[in-house]
Amino acid sequence: MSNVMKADLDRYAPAAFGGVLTFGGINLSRAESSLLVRQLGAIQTHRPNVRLMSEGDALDRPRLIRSGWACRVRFLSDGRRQILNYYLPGDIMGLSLEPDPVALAGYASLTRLMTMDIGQLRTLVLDHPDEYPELTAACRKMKVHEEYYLLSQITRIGRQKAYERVAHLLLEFHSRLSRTGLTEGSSFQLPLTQEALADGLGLSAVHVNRTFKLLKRKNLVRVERATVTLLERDALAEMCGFREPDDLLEADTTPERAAVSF
Amino acid sequence: MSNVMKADLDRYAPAAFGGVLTFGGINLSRAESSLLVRQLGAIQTHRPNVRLMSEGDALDRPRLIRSGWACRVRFLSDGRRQILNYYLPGDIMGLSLEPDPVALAGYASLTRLMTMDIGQLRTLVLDHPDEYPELTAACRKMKVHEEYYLLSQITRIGRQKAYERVAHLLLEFHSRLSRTGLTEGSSFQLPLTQEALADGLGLSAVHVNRTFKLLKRKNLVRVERATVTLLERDALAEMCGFREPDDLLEADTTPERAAVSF
DNA sequence: CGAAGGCTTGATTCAGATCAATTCTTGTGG
DNA sequence: CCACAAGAATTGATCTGAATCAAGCCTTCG
Repeated sequence: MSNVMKADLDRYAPAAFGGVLTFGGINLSRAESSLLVRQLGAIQTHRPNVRLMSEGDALDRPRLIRSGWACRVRFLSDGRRQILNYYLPGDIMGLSLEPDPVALAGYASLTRLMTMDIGQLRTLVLDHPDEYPELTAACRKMKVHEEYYLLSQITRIGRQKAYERVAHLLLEFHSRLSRTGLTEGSSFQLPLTQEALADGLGLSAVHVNRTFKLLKRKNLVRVERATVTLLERDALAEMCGFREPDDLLEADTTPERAAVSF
Repeated sequence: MSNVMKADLDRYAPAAFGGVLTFGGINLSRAESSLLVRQLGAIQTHRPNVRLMSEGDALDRPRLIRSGWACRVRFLSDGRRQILNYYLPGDIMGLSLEPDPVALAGYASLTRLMTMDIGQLRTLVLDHPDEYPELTAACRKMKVHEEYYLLSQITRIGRQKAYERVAHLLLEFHSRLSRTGLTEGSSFQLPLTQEALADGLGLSAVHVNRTFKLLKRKNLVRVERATVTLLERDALAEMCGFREPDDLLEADTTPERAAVSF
């Protein structure tokens, strides 16, 4: 058991939370990273496909994901499920810097999950943002990224073809995991079932399967077990219009932007 | 000309900004409402289908919509357009309470639009939230509503049928407009083209047309000119699972929630 | 080893897209 | 005030991407 937990750690969150930290894509100073570590609560584990929070719950206890994947989700009355966004290792579920935040959707685990309570951090950043500038910036950056991905999710589902959706989502996963050191070159572990992908992509599980087959046949991706490899990353990104959020956020320098955007 | 502008005002924002204000669904005290009014910049008008801001632009000048409708939007390289969310009279485009916010998508007008610069308000609330509690609460509430509707948008597009999507969006419009006093009973003015609806709903314009026809035939809605009337509002809401955001946000009192949510 | 869940594949259906007119509105200039 | 042009809405015909249904086959894990 403790053995399995160790394996999870190694697999999904190797060194990222060890010494000096990268947090939300921001490198923390020694001072703030040790502060962060001190705020972390005990590790909790959750089984796959478990409800963690419900719509309307108070978001006073954000949780940092050590390992495993989770999501926000809404259900229709007949059981149809829509996954709104995914949470990957290093993400914080239910992060909000408002006074009395409320969950706007359900939170659920998609795999076995290890999380740490990070409510202390929330309080810290909420009450004294100026004293912890890096942590504050990191939290804000995470929120902005979350919204960026929500907008991507809408575009994917609303106007892209199945093969574009899958490619786009895989690129997003790769990009996000690489920030936490969870990629190896263009490969990463994708621990989701095809059904969990389908419910995020607005497709049926069967069609996700066929779409993977298509992408494999075209030598754009390789999938073996849970390992996904993006062959031709640039071609993929071109094909589905994928863009890194940081291309926008760090674009202080470019008044002349690409003609594609609006 | 000035005549047309007056007509617009009467049509889309009659009394809401006149005396003591309701702002973001919050009733302002006399003090804060007059403060708000003093912060408002001059009225600007914009033609329909005009780009107001581009991805990556600094969001330092949020604009309050006096009349007309707008949206956030992303384009794919081949011209496909996805509308991410709509902005209605009384909404603020580009509201962010972060230090250096950036537009995560393009902003565009969908109709003739009248807006007022509200950057002063942003600064006020950003720097001294405690001195203007109502305005601060209102801004926050607007942000939360915006995210709530983004999540609804995902569920609509990802997992609902065309007729559910249309019904759900109409209910959202009605609910939002009623907060600004822009409904008459179950009727409201919908100044969008079917194409603008289609690009928000992830459908083709032709299919939006047919879906309206279906809803009319079933006596669920009536459409004449730009006026939409929701007959059978409860039946519609039931059919598409529409819920008011405030049902969640003000649910402090209900630890036992409906079984539908998650 | 066996059961259950997940993956894969084939056959069929269907919701919604696309293409192509036609008609209706609306705003404009004379 | 009227005529007209441009943009919307509407409708029909056809096509297609993705859903659904139904097996069978792998994995995984107790």
